[in-house]
Amino acid sequence: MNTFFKALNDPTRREILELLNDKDLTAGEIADKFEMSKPSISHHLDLLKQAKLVVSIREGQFMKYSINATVFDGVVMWLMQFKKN
Amino acid sequence: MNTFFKALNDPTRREILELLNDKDLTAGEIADKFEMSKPSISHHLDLLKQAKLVVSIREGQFMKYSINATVFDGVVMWLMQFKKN
DNA sequence: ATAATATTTAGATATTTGTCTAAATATGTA
DNA sequence: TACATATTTAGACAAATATCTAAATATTAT
Repeated sequence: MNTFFKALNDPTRREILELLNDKDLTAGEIADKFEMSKPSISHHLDLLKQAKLVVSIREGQFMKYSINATVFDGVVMWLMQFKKN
Repeated sequence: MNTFFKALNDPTRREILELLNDKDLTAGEIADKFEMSKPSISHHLDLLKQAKLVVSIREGQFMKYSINATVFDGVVMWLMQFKKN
């Protein structure tokens, strides 16, 4: 739960998730969407990976990132407990 | 979305939410559940209030805190977009 | 083997965050 | 009014975080 909310607690990382929800992207393609250095984006991707919100596989020189949808279940559950009815 | 994830990104604050989900509590009653100074708890309660996750009303000398369940809807929605099917 | 491209790692730095103690404010009671 | 209790505000400080540049690593192509 900790790594999850930590990962989500940043607008850049949430935006990365939204991009990846549309389609898989390489680290470089992701970086191109932001006005931020590649190392910074790499760091954000690392935090998302630690939270298991994304996974990456190497494709030649590129690293392809994709969403790991299954992880959201647990958190949605946790949040639902607070909903009325 | 920002204040929400910021508020959730702390184990103490998440635990406060779980306590309040059970029943309304005063600031002092909440503080008693933690090994932490009252001012620190007060600060956590403030962040939860900023995120509108809780509301508080004065009852005499006491401040009674309760969960604001409606706010969870938006975030659950946001998270659901990432779920397959 | 060398060079080019893609990405990550390392180290530095400013900002934000969580915690504390001391002081201030608000309410209730003798 | 004066005192006791409940809570918040203010200010300080250490730890965590987001960002950068420079350097290292991995892969591909000449």
